[in-house]
Parts: sequence; C-alpha cells; structure tokens
Amino acid sequence: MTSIHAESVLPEHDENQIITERRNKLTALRKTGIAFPNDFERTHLAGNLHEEFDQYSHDELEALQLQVSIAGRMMLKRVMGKASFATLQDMSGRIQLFISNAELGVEAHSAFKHYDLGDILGAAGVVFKTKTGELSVRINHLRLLTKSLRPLPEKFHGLADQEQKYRQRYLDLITNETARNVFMTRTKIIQAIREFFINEGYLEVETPMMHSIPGGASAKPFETHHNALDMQMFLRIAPELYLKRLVVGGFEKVFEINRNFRNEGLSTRHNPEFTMLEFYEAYRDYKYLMNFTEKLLREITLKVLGKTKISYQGRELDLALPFHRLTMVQAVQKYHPQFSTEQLHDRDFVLMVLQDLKAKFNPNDALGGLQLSLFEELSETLLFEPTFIIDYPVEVSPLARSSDANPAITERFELFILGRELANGFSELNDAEDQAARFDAQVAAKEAGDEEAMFKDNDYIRALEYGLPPTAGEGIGIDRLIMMLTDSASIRDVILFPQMRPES
RNA sequence: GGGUCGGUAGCUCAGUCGGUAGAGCAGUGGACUUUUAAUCCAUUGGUCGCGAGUUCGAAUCUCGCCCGACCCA
Repeated sequence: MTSIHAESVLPEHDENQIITERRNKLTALRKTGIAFPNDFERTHLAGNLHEEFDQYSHDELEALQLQVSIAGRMMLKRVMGKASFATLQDMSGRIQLFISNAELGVEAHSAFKHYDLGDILGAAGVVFKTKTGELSVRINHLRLLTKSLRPLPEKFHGLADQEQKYRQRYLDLITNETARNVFMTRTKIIQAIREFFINEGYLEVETPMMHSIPGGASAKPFETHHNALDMQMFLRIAPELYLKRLVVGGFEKVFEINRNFRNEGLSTRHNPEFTMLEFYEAYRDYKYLMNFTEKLLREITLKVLGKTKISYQGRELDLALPFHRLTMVQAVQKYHPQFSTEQLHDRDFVLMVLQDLKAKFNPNDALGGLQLSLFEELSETLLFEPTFIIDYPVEVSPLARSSDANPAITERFELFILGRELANGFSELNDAEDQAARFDAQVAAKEAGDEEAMFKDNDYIRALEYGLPPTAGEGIGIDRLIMMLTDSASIRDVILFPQMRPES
C-alpha cells in the first residue's frame, strides 16, 4: 500500500442520460461562442439587495428603477410560457429573477428555458417586488456563465446521505443552509479568537508543522520523509515546545492557531488532523489561565452567538456562570459520594475500585495515575457544565511545573465541557534540569512500550538552559469548541473535509 | 476490534410472503405572463453496494467482502 490512491475512477463510468443531455447543451454552447465567459461584472450580492430593499414598497421600487447585476447558481426554475421565475444563490443568499418575453425578448427567454438547475448565471435588471411581496429582479440581460454538467441533489430535501455530505462537501454547501451556517460560524469563531488575543497584546506566530522530534504531547505521530535531507520527519502533534522557545526568545505573549496531527482512530470527536489554539504568556501561572479561559470563552460566545446561553444536543448551558473548579478526587466524589477522601488517597483502595469496575488503567501507576484513571472512568463524561479539573499527577504531566506544596502533583488543569476535554493548561516547567529528568523518564516509558511517551528534545532543554521566564500556557481544541457553539454532534460536521476512507 | 442500523434511478425514498423494479423531484416534449418545492398532460432513465451460495426463480433468504452512520472498547 505505498502507491498513491487513484482518486478519480468516477467520470465516464457514471454518465447518465441527464449528464449526456447537459454535455450536448455545452457542445452547442461551444459552437455558438465562448462557453465559459469570465467578463461578467456583478454589482450586488443577493444579501445586499435584501438588506437594502426588503423594506421598500412595490411603488417605491418602481419609482427607483434601480438597475443591478447579480450572479450565482440557479437553484429553482419555474417556466410559465411567456414568463419565468428563477432563484439564484450566491455567497450571501438567494434572490429571485423574473424573466419574460416582454423584458428579455423571446430568443433569450427561450434559451433560458434550456438552462439547467445548477448552472451559473449572470443577470442584470431592475429591482422590484412581485404581487406577493417578494423582492426580485426583472431581468433585461441574462447570460450563462458556467454550464453545470451534473444534476444537483433534490431541490427540496437536499443532500441527505452523510457519506456524500462529507466526501462531496461542495454539494452539502450548495444545498444545505445549516451546513453553510456551521462553517461560516466556524470562520467567525476563529476570527473572534484571533481578535481577542491581538487585543490582549499577544503576537500571532507560526511554528513548524514538520518536526524532526515530535513533542509537546503524548500521542503517536504521522511519519514522513525529507528526500533532500534524507531524514525521517514527523507531522507535529503539538506546537508547544516551539512556542516556549519563542518565549525564551523574548516573545512573552504568543499564540498559534493551526493544525495538529495525531495517528489515532477516527470517531465523532477525533479527526487525525485537527485545529488547536495554543498560547503562552510569561509571568503568569495556571490560576491566571483559568480566569483568562473563562473570559475568553465567554467573550467569544457572546461575540459570535450574541448570547452566553447555548443549547447542545438538547441540553442548556450558560457560559456566563462561573466555571466549576474541582480536584480530581473531588470530581470523583461529586458523582460517587460513597468514596471518602481518605479512601481515594489510598493507592490500594483506588486500585481495587478500578479492578472492580474493569476500568482501563496501568496497575504500575502511582496513586496519582490511578486517581486519573478513576476520574476518567467515573466522572469525565458527566462534566457537562464547564469544570476545571486540577491536581494532575506529575507522571502524566511531563511539561508542567510541580506544585510547591506537593511535588507529586502539577500546577495544571484540564477544562471539561459537555463531558469532553476542551482545554489543557499549566504553569510551564522552566527548570531545565527537572525537564531533562522528566524527558528521561518518558524515554524509559517509551522503551518499556508506551508508544505515546515523549522523546527527549535536547534543543528544547538547551533553550530552557538559557532561561524560560515563569510562564503559563494552554491549548484549546478549536474543533470541539466549534462543535459546542454550533450544536454539532460530530467533529465531521465542523471540519470541511473530514478524513474518510478512500472511495473504493 | 465488537454490536446495531443503512447502501434500490442523478437526488429523496417505497418495495408485503421469494414471482422478474415503483413514486416524487430532476431530465425530455407540450400547455401556461407574478410563480414560491409553481401547476397540468405525456415521457426517458436501473450493475437493487460488490462477490458467491440456496432456489425453477433473489432487491428480498444465507455467507463473505466494501463503504458509511451511531454506540461500545
């Protein structure tokens, strides 16, 4: 399986009568002139026209006699002999065209009757209102700009087949307004995040996507190869170590919004490439980050949705309310009050409970690791309201600063919303010697069989040796945030082209 | 990896007990000058996901495979 997958088995073999018919129309077009003209100039978008003129009366519009030109894909067509209606769709919405022998002429109107749904048209005419009050354009010039050879999905139901929606997203976007809205909201969310950080005085940066040593997270990387250098490379699993190098370099507040790649399975919450926001700020700690994260999520939600109350899969949530903060042990007790604090700090007891639950865990873990397994088993998916979980054990947090009060735990939190991890932040470990020792422990774990354990990155250690100021850093999963704000059940509904098996 | 459900015309979907393929939309021809998923008349269009098997006969039953959705690990 080293050959590149042959993507295009399609055309020619699935020709049908409709496509043949349309090809014949295109052939005729080629004979009469330029079949794909590109000199049409539009003056208005459909949305502009509605915004400006929906409130005008029929008579006011007749007095204006406003000539406009519009372009878009023909989505609906109603021919009634000497006059026709059509609906054009552009990026901003839809506008109705009125086409008649009287205004456009018999010849052009006859040609229009042979245009197909899906064709791209350029049209010009006068804005008016029909007797039922719909804003329309009475067309006096009409051109076919691009012939569409393939029939669109059914005009009323749209595209229903999930697989086809993902594989042929353009069809989903043409026919489903909800899909268009989700992706327009996605763009707005990312823009709002960018503005937020810029307003906070952060510098947006880009760090490598191709790493010679994958780092910054516990995950299996994708491997690739650089020919000229003849070296193995990895698609990044996180930008973390590069962003902290920048803090060493004096960029004290940096953020990056970009793709990470993790060589894992696919699910409604996992895509192998996903978008991550990471940000670092010097002279801050993880407590500051928790407050900052609340502010960030609140402002973004308000800006994009115009409110802080959201509804997700039938459940309500108000991001204006303070987020909960629980230690891992408290989070277990929240849903299982039968366990005492003493019991949950007894390694043998926790081990026994995990065994009884048949949970996934590593029996060699110290207390902290076992508590984490118990939390994941019993509470994680129940944390619907925003909840910061703190007191992560040091052995699963190799890049986080240890707590001064208890060296077994770190100054780290994860934020859970809708029963899912949304963010992960901590006071950064800036003790180069401690970091080197933590890397060595990771390498030992890798040698013992942990495929997700980290590599030792000596250049990163060297950077820390020059001095990383006390810094706090965090990563937020952007796709999951977008799922939350667009009420999407699957990550595939918020990624334009989600990873799919090749079509056979 | 396991379980459940699904794949039938370009699209949305029916298809009973195994009896030889249906509707709407789209297309084509016709009627129609303010329609709104326009309407009316006529009409074209099928590798029933793929491959075996059972059977006189398979969209339908059995087995295997492919693709997808959801749940679980």
